Amino acid sequence: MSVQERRARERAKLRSEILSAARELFVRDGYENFSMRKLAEKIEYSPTTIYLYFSDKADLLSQLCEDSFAKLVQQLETIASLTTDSVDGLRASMLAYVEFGLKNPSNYQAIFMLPDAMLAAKPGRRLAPEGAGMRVVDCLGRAVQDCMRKGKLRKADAEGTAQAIWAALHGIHFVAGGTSGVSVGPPRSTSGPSR
Amino acid sequence: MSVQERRARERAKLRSEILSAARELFVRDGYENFSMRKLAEKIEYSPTTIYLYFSDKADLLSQLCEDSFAKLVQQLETIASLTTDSVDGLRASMLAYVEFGLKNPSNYQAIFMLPDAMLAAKPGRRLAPEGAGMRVVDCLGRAVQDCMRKGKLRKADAEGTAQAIWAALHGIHFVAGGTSGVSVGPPRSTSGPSR
DNA sequence: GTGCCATACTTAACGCAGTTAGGTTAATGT
DNA sequence: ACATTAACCTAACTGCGTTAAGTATGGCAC
Repeated sequence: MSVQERRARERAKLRSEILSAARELFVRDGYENFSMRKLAEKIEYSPTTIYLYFSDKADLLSQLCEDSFAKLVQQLETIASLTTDSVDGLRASMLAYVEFGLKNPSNYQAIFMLPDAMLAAKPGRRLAPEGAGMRVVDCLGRAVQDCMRKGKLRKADAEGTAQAIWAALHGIHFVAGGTSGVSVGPPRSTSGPSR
Repeated sequence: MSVQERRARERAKLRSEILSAARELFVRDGYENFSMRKLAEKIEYSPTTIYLYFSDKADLLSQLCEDSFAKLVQQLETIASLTTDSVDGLRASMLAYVEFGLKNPSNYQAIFMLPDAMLAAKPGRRLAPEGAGMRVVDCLGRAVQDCMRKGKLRKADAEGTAQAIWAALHGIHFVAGGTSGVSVGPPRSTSGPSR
């Protein structure tokens, strides 16, 4: 029995080495300069070895992004647990979201900006919306619900509101990431809380 | 002189044939299934011929998207010229923007969602923000200014507001294009105009 | 210890991609 | 009639994702 366990451990280890090398390459060079062959060279294995651990390129990248997003979810949940004021919590979550996108552009792009078919080449994959991406919206939804419960936000469909916020955040990320003048930062105090 | 003109005309004609064939392929099959060779086969020329008209794949796609966006700009300007009420005009523009994105997903993706490096592989290309994309924001900005002039919108930085709206629209497009429940349509009358 | 078998990994290859170099043809200007 | 030039093509290079088939290795039954 022990030998199987060791083998499984080694297998898992190499798998995660591949993933982390892939992340490094992907983040450094971006999607369009990432290739299985370069990854293979980096990990000093033959290209085909990767296919013993991932069914194809899309699968590998999906795993990568899922992992990345799990981190964001974790951050959001930490924020939620640390914050006392619900509005502050929502604000911090929103900020964390945009900052995450800006600090992990490759991963953000991979999850949210690449055409579906690129990541989910095979039918039924489609990780972004149903996987960790949705968990992010859930986090926002909880923050929104919190605000509504405390009367800080007009009561309405929380999930819809969360999606609207997410939409805005996604847009903000795009604009802020570009060359525009929109800046991302703590709320300026020139105007009181709206709505 | 006339012979040069004829040549130039023919040249321009083939160029636009290439572009329209490319658009067809690109819209039908999406970015990741588009290839210069397939395009060549469709137009019944050798692959290398395309390179006599476009410096590379990124160049070709840039032209394609620039054209597409010119159409959107045109639509937006028509709307602006037809509308009497400035708020209606802004609303119609916003709706037109999102609808354009939904009805031309491949082009929209190409311009706004693909990583920069894919379209602007060579330095100094970067069509999306500085080209037609920016003209779209200008359109929105004019609509916003109109609303502000008429007192329908709190007076503030018009361009900044336009960018914020654009950001939200971009996000809405993304969410609405996915599997979420957010719907795009004329404003529901359950709540009065906000702000 | 010997033979067996699964597992891990590799080499070689296929088909397709973007792109370039060099050659061919045909129309034009002289 | 001849030289030039533009338009276009064939052939090839490099790199890609992926598959098929092979080789070594290390644990196991006898």
